[in-house]
Amino acid sequence: MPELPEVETVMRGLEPVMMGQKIRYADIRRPDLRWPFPENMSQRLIGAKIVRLHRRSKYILCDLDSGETLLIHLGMSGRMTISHAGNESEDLLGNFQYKPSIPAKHDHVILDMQGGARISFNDARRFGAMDLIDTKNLFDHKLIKSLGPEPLGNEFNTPYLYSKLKGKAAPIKSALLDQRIVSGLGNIYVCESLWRAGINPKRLSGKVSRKKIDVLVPFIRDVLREAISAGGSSLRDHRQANGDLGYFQHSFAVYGREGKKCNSVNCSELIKRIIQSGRSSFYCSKCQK
DNA sequence: AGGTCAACCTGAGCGC
DNA sequence: TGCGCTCAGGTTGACC
Repeated sequence: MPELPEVETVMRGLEPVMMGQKIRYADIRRPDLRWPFPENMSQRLIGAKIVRLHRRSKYILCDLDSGETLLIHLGMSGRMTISHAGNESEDLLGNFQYKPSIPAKHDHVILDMQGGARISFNDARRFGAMDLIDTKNLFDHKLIKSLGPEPLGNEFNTPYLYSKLKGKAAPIKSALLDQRIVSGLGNIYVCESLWRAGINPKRLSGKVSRKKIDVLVPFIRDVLREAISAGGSSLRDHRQANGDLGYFQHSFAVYGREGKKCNSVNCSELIKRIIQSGRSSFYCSKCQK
């Protein structure tokens, strides 16, 4: 599920239980996710205090007072769950005793915070990743350094996108999924943005007019901002319910709506689904040219 | 160089 | 109830 808005929502949910707090215990329950975890990850985490939480593209970054940054990627199925540890004890001298409870299936990393929150990284498909890197070299990290601009930032604008798409043979759909061009968009929000802008996903990048790009850029921002605020509200609901961060309801105009009627006011066309570079694209053939 | 595609995994949903 | 098939919000590395 996680594209930029979901990652942003998860990060905001982690903030109140992690910021300024020490990690009391880190339970690394398997050797790897997509890649092996870094050497001695749990020792390097235990005792460290979170001094900053931020996001770059779909990566959550936790800066620690040890000078290292914990990088988290949720992959396709990664989620974070917050619960109260509730099963540790502390003696009168302040010695912390960790008594593990039964973790949920696919809970791979569990962090117990000083304030009592237990943060579980759960990822059935294990496409997610974690790494620990020098904070000062963070932006040289191989997963970070070739990322394009943030779609909500100032660097992402019509002249920029136009110059990147100019002369490109790949369809616009694939170009917008390319994290080197713009970072943080995924399949859902690309489909939604293209529908709003009236651009057919099959249209070749180099053949999208500057005028259309001028329309597209603000729609990309709108779609992301709306999703972030929707996430914010459902985050509050979820936190009350079960602490699960990451999965919430959105209403989409085209994504997942194959065969249903186009949402556009005067359109009765049915939404189509095609496969582009191995992924589903949903669009209206009448509204998107 | 640029573009496409299989591969990495598990689980949900659907038709039979 | 179960089997087999398709699909899933991401990314990389191998291949044309």
